[in-house]
Amino acid sequence: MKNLEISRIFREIADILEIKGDNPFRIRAYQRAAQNIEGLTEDLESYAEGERLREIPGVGEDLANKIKEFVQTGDIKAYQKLKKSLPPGLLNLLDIPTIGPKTAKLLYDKLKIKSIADLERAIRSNKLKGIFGIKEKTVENIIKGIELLKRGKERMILAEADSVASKFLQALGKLPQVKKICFAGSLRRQKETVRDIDILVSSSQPQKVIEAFTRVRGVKQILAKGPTKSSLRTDEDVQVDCRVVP
DNA sequence: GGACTTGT
DNA sequence: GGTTCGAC
DNA sequence: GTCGAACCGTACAAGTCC
Repeated sequence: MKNLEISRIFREIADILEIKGDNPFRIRAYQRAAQNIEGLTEDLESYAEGERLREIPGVGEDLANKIKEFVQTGDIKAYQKLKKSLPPGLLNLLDIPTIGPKTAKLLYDKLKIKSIADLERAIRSNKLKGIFGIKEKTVENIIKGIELLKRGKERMILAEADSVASKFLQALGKLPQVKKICFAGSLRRQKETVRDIDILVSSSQPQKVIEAFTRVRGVKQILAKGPTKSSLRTDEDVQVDCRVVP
């Protein structure tokens, strides 16, 4: 089921276009398509097979092609290109309540702020005040927003963790060297919220498993990579740890 | 008071 | 970017 | 059928800045 992935990508494209000040109607088009795709009960892949993508409200020739591209190749070139046109991390600013595209762009243009870490540094060194449109009150709100975000981001609800976890399960499960694979930690215990995902793999060739693990689609950053252990961060900002045992 | 941004 | 609608 | 133009979800509250 690629539906959620694609709608996420479309939303992200909309965010990027918004920061870049693109045509508002174009932005809305992506948002609308994303929303309609989310509500779909049927798999996009079957829409694609039957050439029925355009039956989806808000999906025309262009978006249909992008969906088709994703279904076939697992990626969308135009999306990658668009993503590269912006510093990685800048989009994360939008996750902060009170910061929308305008403010994100402002911070980037005026202060070269391109990540939440940058923003925190700027706040600490009092660089934020004095920028056009930002005074003490706004700075306070941003600080509160960051705190809120961090509290919420540290833990995610089980359902989210599950969907990320299943991607890895699927990817690693395909490997012939894998004998057994299971989850550990809070995900296994089915706690209401989890901080990260722990995967335990049994294999005679740990290196191969680690290799595959770090190459799963949607990996943003590799935090550690050793012969039998590795941990990484996904595009959804979820940390995933993997241990391989004989 | 008016303009603007975010969020619903 | 999508959709509608009239002209051709 | 297809080409191009015009239009596209509306309305609003709240907060901040000027």
